[in-house]
Amino acid sequence: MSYWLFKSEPREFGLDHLLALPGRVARWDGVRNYEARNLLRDHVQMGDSVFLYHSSCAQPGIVGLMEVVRAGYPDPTAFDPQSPYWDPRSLPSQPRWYAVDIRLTARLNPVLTLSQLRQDPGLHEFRLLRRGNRLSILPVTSPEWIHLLTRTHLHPL
DNA sequence: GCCAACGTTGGC
DNA sequence: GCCAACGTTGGC
Repeated sequence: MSYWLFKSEPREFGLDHLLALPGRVARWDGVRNYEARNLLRDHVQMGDSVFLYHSSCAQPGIVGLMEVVRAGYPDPTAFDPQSPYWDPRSLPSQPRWYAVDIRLTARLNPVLTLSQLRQDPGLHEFRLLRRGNRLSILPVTSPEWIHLLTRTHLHPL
């Protein structure tokens, strides 16, 4: 069992969108970065736990808890000319990009803000907080995960 | 393979 | 909107 943090921009797709979906299940697609792709394709497994992080918004931070319900498979949006994530270089016979399916299992109230994370001495090595970090699929170590859980107020859905 | 130009991310 | 950081592209 591994731990992850997935970033999203709430104006595009975030907690509110997930809450409105049947079963709160969604495909996590549109990831177009090779390091993140490798994690989705090779390492994110069914049953893994994931923090949902909102970026590029008024209050960046961890807002939800998700579980992986389907491991990596070729990202269908890459094959779809109508999709903003279309990539003609990705062929069904040789897929370039991958997606997973997730389910939102709890929300955080209050949100665990980026500012709080930065002030937490237990998280100095946390990759999310490294300068210039841009990876949208981030591994979280087991000690980091346990530490983060002690800082959250989870509300199961 | 190098590396400059360019595009994107994301906090502020 | 600004801008630092970093990934990607493409000429050579």
